[in-house]
This record gives sequence, C-alpha cells and structure tokens, in this order.
Amino acid sequence: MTVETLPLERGKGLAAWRQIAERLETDITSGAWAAGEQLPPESAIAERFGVNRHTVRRALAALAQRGIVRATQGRGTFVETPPLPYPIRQRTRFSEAVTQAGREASGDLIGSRIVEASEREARALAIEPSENLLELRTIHRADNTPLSISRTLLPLPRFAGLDRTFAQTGSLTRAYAKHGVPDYVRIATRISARGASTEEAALLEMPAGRVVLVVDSVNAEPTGSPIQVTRALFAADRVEIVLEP
Amino acid sequence: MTVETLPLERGKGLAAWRQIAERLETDITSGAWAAGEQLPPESAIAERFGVNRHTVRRALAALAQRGIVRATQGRGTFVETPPLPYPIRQRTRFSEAVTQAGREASGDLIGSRIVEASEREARALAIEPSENLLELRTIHRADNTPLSISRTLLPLPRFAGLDRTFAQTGSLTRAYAKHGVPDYVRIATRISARGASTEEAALLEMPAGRVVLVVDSVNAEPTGSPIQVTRALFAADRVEIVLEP
DNA sequence: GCCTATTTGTTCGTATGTATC
DNA sequence: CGATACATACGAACAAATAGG
Repeated sequence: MTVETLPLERGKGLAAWRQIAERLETDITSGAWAAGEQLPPESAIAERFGVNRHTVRRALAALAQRGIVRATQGRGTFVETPPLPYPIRQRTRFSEAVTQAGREASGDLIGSRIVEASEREARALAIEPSENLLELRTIHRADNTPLSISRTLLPLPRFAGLDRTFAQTGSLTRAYAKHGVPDYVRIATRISARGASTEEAALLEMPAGRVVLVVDSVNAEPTGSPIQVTRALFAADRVEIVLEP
Repeated sequence: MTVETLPLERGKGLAAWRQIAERLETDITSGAWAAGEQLPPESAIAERFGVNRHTVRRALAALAQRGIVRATQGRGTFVETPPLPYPIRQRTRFSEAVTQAGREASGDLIGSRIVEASEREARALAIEPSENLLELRTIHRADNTPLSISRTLLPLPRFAGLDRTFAQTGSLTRAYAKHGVPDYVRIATRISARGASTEEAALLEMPAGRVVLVVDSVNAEPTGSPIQVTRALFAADRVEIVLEP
C-alpha cells in the first residue's frame, strides 16, 4: 500500500512530531495498514519524513498513548485492533461478551487471599465491617490480549474454596454454579476512568499511564441479597462499554 | 523540604527515568512538595540524580500523563491538586443531577452549525446519510467548574432554531419542551475513555492529556423514534458515572 | 542452542525555539 | 530587555528483545 510522502511544514507552529502522528493516523484509518499489521521500522518512517528517529518515536508514542498502535521491543510497531463492545446489563457475563464478538475468551486467577471487609465493602454486602472476605484477583483476555483485571470480594465462609473452583473452571459464573448460586444479577455500577499505575499497566500488557476504565459493581442473587463486590479495570482502548437498558 | 539523594541503580534492568519517576512520586505523596507547589527545574532534578535533562523529562512526562504534575512552558512544573470526584446519575437530566447534589447547574452554547449526517449518525437517527443535522456544542458546569462538553446532533428541519432556544434556556430539556418534545429517553449508551486533546482540555479547564470519559448516547421520543445523537466528554477527575437499573 | 540481523528502548550530548517572569 | 525554563529536534551510541538461520 502506498502512503503519502509530502514533505512536512517546518517552522509553521505545528511541531514535526505532531504532523507525523497525524499523517500516520490518516494512513491507518484510510487502511494503508490494517489492524494487527506491522508498521515500517522507525528508521524507515524517519527517512520517509526526513526527520530524526527521535521525532518519529515522539509521534509513535503519542499514537501508542491513544491506543492506536502498540510497540514491542525487538518486534516492531503494530496497529491495534479496534475496541471490543462490552455490554453491561442486569446479567453480564464476560465470556459471553467476548465470544459474541467472535473472539476467544479466557480468565486466569492471579491470586487469592482472605481480607477484612472495609466499611464501604461491608455496607455494599450488607454484612458487618471486619468480617472476612475472599479476595480474588483475576485477569480476563480476548484472544490472549488482556482486556481487564479484576478484584472480586466474596463473603466468607459461604464462598470458601471458590478460588480453587474458579482456577479450575476459569469462569466466575461456573464457579458460582458449583457453590449453589445458579444465577446472579448486577444491582449497582459505577464507572470512572484514570491513568493506569505501573503494575496495572504491566498486568494489562500496556504502557504505563494508559487509560483504564474503572468499573465498580455489586452483584446479587436474584432474591436481591448482595454476594459480590468487584472492581474491574478495563484497558480503555481495547473495550467500549455498551449500556443496554 | 529535603528529599532523598540516593544514587540510582544503574544497569539493573530498571530504566533510570522509571526510577526517577518513582522517586519523584514518592517525594510528592510523602509531602515534600505539596499540591500546587512548583518542582525544581528539570536541570536541578537532573543534577540531583546525576542524569541528563532528557532522562528527567521522560520521568516528568510519565507523571504528567498520570495527572500527578503539570508542566507549563516558561513557568515550571507543578504538583497537581488532588481530584474531587463527582457523582452523576444516569436516569436523570444533567441539571437535575447537579441541583440534586446541592450545586448550581449551568449550560452554555459554545456554537452551533449545520452539518451533514455521517453514515453512523444517519443509522442511529434512522435517516438517510447526508441529510442535514443541527450541531450544538455545549459546555456544562456545576458551580462554574466545567464538568463536560457535548456535541449534540439533531435532525433538520424539525429542530431548526433549537440552538437559539437552548441559548436562552440553558437547558436541552427545556429547549425540547418548546419544540414539542415534552419527554425523551435514552435508548443507547456507549462509554469509553481516553486522554483529552489540547482543545478539549482547554474547554474543560484542565491540563492537556488528562483523562476524559466519552459517553455516546442516542435519545428518543417515548415512542421510540430517535431524535438526538450526543457525544459528551466528562472530565474524569470530576465525574463518576453511576448506573441505576 | 547459538549466532546474527533487525527493531525498539534508553541515554547522553548539543542546539535552537518559545513562553514566562 | 534579559534571564529562566520548558519544547522541539538532531546526531550518536549502546542496550535489550525478538526472529530467523
């Protein structure tokens, strides 16, 4: 695919790296490079625009920042896949959302431990503060790309051992089923957004500082009694939250 | 206030700029520099850690990205004031949500013009592409602090002149009422998040690159026929979206 | 498994532009 | 106006990760 090779406008107020970022973005949206495809090496792009490699790197960093490309040391720079629609409704199942988009869902347990309920968490779960909770830290992927990391809190002793069940099944829904909860619904959701910390970014396999959507939710049994508090961090440029009434 | 001056660990796998970012963040959270305070010049920080100024700039860029500091050309780099998150409810109108929280709501029309419907917009509004739409650009404040900026599209000729009505009333709900739409409902919502552009940040009176929540919504008459497409950008530091079933 | 070429990541040095005080 | 401080850009070198022979 051919791309524009017009010279940059130098000394006209718009920094070279910004112009390069714009031109590269146009190339991508116009289909010169498809999703998943590899961009030319930085050195080649630098030559194309007649600038130093640093200037190209500044432009690529801006595009990476916005989730348009992703660079991997030793491999190259690749066009990111467009965000996956993630529906949130009364019953939200991660695996359903992913498979419906034609991608393969997987979930892994990173770790689990027992923690004391904070005041906020106790109120949400309708229990006493300092009661014990089972904390699950999980990561969810679509086609092996991490979409979200979650911290889930469950009351004890009722859900003791659910961490092992989850590790086996890879699905919270199936783990619940084995603990006597055939169905559950979402009763409260809060959504915010911020930059990711270094650790969060590492788990999500994205550069530090990229944006995460923070989704706090409370799930309950169909009877209405709350059984789960979750904070999920979604890589904001891999997921688009869709609300369905 | 004194700060650590321990040397960096060089050649140990962790890049110098990451160590510097961590140390500076520790300095800030430990109170060495309070909110609003000015950091030492990049040259001084470079000297403190025994690195080139570029390395310090890389670290500061990472912190600025996360909203911890803000650099202004010619002035210096400053510690950002901690964000004050603000809840907003989904089922209510903007002005209702703000006044219910005991704050004063205001809406201003930044500009309006006539545009052609894109393919996406036409599909959402159930009209033909390239039909004319009225575009409203608005800003919404609570107690004079901008919470969001919006781009609203309305079909023409039905809503011709609604821009003037909105400018007078400062409320879309009231403007609708004067155009024969006593009530409307949200039929589709998509939520994503990203860094703000320079212009967006300026309108929201926040530093460039800070996170905005992007809320795309389609509103319809109670009969179900869509009458409005809106993209609202919320300053993520000032708003937390609350979903209520 | 090793070696090598390729590609991105980091760091330094240097210079100039531009905004603020 | 000059001094200060951040913004942009170039050149050079080496490190680190990856892919392929």
